[in-house]
Amino acid sequence: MKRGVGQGGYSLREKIFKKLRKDILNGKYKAGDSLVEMKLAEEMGVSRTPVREAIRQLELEGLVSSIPNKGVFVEGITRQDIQDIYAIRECMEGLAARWAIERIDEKTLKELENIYDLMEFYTAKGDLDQVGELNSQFHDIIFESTKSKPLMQVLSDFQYYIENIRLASLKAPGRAMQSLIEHKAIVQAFKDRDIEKGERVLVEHIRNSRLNVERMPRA
Amino acid sequence: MKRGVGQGGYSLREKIFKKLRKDILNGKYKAGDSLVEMKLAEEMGVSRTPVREAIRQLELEGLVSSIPNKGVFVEGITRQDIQDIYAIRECMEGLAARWAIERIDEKTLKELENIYDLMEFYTAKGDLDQVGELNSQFHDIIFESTKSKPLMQVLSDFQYYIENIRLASLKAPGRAMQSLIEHKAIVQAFKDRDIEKGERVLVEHIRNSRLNVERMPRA
DNA sequence: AAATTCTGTATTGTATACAATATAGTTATC
DNA sequence: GATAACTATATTGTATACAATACAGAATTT
Repeated sequence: MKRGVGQGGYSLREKIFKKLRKDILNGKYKAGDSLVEMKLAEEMGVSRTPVREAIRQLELEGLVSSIPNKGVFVEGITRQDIQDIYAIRECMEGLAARWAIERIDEKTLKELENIYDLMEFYTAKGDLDQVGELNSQFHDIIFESTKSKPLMQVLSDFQYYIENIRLASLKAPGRAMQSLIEHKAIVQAFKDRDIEKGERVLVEHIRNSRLNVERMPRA
Repeated sequence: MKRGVGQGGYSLREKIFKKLRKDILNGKYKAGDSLVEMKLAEEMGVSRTPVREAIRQLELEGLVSSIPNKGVFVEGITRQDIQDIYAIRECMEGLAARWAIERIDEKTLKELENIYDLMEFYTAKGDLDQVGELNSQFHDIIFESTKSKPLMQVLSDFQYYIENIRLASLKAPGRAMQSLIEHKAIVQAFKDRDIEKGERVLVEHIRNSRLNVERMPRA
């Protein structure tokens, strides 16, 4: 079977959704740009149907807005949005820490430690892209450990929104090492099942990340 | 033009989305039920296309999950989800209060006061459904006043998820009056532009709402 | 009887065809 | 020349047609 969007993953719709979302978040499509179904479909070598469905999902996420019979326009996310997201995370990750420490099982805890070890390794090696990827996994594991669908959904989405800027900010001088230390403290609190400490260090980690991002030069 | 889902609103897809979401939240479709596109389309007198698009959106919201080539199954929201949502709101509405008080304009403030007055009126009258509707509007205005897209999106969705139970809990003896008093304190803090007090009373209001819901008999 | 293959059916996934709407440009009218 | 009505085009909205897949149950083989 030949496909125009690339193999792997599953339905066309899903692949298209992810591709468009990525392209909006990394700036290929800028705020105000119009997305024409037919044009996108041709570019990707598919029909309008899966493109439409992907767009409907982007619409729900607020990444595009659609004016009936007129067109779909990119909303994107602004620098202000990113700051807001950090502020929201700062208050929600405290909850996440609490719930995760209460509910995480030994196997997942080991996984978390393992990811931390890899972060250590790749930080020493200087492969920050890899560290960024591990960073996402690290926090995703915490989200999932909360066993809370509402919390997971919000935080996972937000984490994806800010992935690019987060990756860039990891490259600020000294930040990678500082971030590593913070993750170490988080892992330790989880191993000790110390809820109060876990809340504190995780929130502090988010705050430091936010401050680091705010110090960054505007893209 | 004749339409099968009822006039008003806009596109079929949007109406179908709202209808399905409502039916999931009020329990017409229970967790585990399968949603068959063709069946829904026939019931509503439309084609599969808009139904599919609505389902894709529900999927993104996590209200249904879809297994490729097999079917779409209702996830619904559990009692645990609702408790989690209250916990999340409890920490996020502090932020909301802060940002809203900083950014709300006089006109919107007046609107908020106006809604409060109406709540007072309908509470006295005993029309709790009306009070519930005003309650939603009251909090939506606060969300919008934050001018924060990420915060608005999360809190508006969550507010809708718990609307039914919130309405039911308003009917607990004494709760309506207590809720009214809490809203009065919120309005006052907004008028005084007293951020600290606003945070405190709004968070307290959410906590009381949560406690009230937790005391409710299980549906 | 157990295991395997086949086949039919239900359902979704994708493509295409047709309808409705918005907009811009053009022509007609004053 | 300004304004209004018309027309053409671009785009989305909806419906239908066709393809792929999953699954259950029958037929077949061992």
